Amino acid sequence: MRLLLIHADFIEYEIKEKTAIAEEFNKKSERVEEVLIAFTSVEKNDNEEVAKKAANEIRDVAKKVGAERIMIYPYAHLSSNLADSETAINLLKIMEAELSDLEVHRAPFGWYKAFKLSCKGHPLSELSREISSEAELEVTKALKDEEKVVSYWYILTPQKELVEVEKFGFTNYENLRKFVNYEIAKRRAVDVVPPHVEYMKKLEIADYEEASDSGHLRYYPKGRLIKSLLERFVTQKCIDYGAMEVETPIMYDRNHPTLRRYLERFPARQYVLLGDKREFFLRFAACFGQFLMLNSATLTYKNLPLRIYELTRYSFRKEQRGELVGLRRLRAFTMPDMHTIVRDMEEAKKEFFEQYKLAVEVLKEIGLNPEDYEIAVRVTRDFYEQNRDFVHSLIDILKKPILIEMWNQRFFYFVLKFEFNFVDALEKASALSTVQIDVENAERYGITYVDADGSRKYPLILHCSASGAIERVMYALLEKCKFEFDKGKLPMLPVWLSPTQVRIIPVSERFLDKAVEICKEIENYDIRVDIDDRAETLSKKIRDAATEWVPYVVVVGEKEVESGKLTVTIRAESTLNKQTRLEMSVKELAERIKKECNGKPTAKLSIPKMLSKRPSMR
RNA sequence: GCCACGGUAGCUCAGCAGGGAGAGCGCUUGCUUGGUAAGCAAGCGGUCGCGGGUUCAAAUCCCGCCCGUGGCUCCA
Repeated sequence: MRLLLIHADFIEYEIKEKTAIAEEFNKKSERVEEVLIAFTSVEKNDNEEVAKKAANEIRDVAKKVGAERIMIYPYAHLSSNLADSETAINLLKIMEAELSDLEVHRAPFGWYKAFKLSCKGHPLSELSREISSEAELEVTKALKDEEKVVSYWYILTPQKELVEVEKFGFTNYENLRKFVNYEIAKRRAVDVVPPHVEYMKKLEIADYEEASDSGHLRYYPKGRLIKSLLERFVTQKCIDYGAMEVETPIMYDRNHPTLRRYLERFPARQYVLLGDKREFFLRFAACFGQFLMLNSATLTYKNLPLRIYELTRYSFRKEQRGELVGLRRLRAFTMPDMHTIVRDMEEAKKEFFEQYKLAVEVLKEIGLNPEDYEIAVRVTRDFYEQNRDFVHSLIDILKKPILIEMWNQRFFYFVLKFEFNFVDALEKASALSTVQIDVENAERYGITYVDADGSRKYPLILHCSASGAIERVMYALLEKCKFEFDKGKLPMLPVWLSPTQVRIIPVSERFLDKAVEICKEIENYDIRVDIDDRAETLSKKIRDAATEWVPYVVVVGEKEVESGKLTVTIRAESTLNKQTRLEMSVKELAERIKKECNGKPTAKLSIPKMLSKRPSMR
């Protein structure tokens, strides 16, 4: 809020014309003598607290200059960041009420007014003030601190040399060059719709939902199926790694003493909602719930390392509008989030290394190989210098160059983190898997363990998302399909994620019974099969199976009935010009698919098996 | 949040120097019962994103808002 205060012999105004946002007012004009006039602009983010502070400020000045009357005069021209009219009127009224111990007048809001005033001209007769809330001041400070953080960029080469990024030759590392360019130069120049957005709609995976807020999608049956499989897979991998799965609330008290400081540091990215008496924010990660849970737990050194895991459906971040896109960046997303409590830095490093390997494995099994992403390590200079060999040893896991971002001071809660970044067709980078070593939150949340000598100590905490957000994994898989397509391959999802794994197409209605019979046989292997029983031509049905990216297409007719074998079109081995077809038995086909999906979760098809019964969802 | 561009049938889009709301696909019905990427015909289908304004007349021009995409910014 901005105030311009003028101590005047008198002010006199006359109402001229109404604007669209005018408040009701019946006086035509007003004149007040011996008055302190407060020209006021109510700005965005102003609240009751600000209005009260402003009132106090006005009272103080009035006392100093010896004015007994106040005129609050709405004046939009002091700011270019105005609040909406409703808020403005409301806060002006609050100011008026707060000053009711004095004689207070208020000029109407939203009218064109002519005014005359006579300024007294003494040294205190003209003052200006800027009022903001406590939280806002802290926020501003946090943002300024963040600006001060300077990044130093290096490449850690496969030979474990740390090279300044400008001196690294990116020959043979084209994708890394794109990633580094995105990270540092932040320059991209493309004007294409992201390929995955088109795919997500076409394949009936997900779509925008206009009735919700931006960044909240609807997931169609096929999308939910894919998402569910990924969720279950990552969850199982984390449990196998040794994590205990938990569930925590999605909203928390904004004024909870522990949470508050954190929010002030990373402001205005949360959804805020009103409970009966308290204000809540929607979680933007699982950290809150898990840390509060660990705060109550009794931990000893014998329990460590201790891992807890939650799949958050959802985490919420109110990202800026212009940043939202398809499945890449959302305001509601599903995050596998594992936290590991460790005794000391040695144990932290050991876990960090193991979880790095876990992330590589999880992505690989999902269908994203090391050549599909680029590695970034972000570290404080102190940590790097004290743990140089350890940081360099990360090269041994994937043997490809790593982008290193180094800070001279620690601003974030971690001293070391890595991310695997996917670079898409538009050369934009997005983080998938990440692990961080947190040196700050154990203390903040009061998480302690009893050590062997009986003393209470603060542990270190690792944050790990083994795959990154599930939606973002789907984005990366779809973008990868676009790359494959550009290379002349037919795009497809990994077989374990394909909603339909096998499609059976009877040559004519006469073979429908046979198709149903084969369908049941294959289903016994826990494979998702459907039947195109529509009254369409064979060619049409083949084409539709292809546009749905069905990995195995089986045509059933006279020939198959006689031979007892299936003719299977294999998408992974076909191109647009030449299809690969193999003769195989039901058992051979089923075993081939089971082998491809080994170790992955399975699910039944949730949409009608008969295509004639299946609705189009968009 | 800022700047640019876009929003017309279920989908993809044409129409937009103001005056009849269209095509292809899909869907329904009928014919066709087929051997590896779109068989034929007819029919159904629209608050032209939402609200306001200009005009005798607005999908078309103007203003505001919502949604999407790109860029900026951001990314705990």
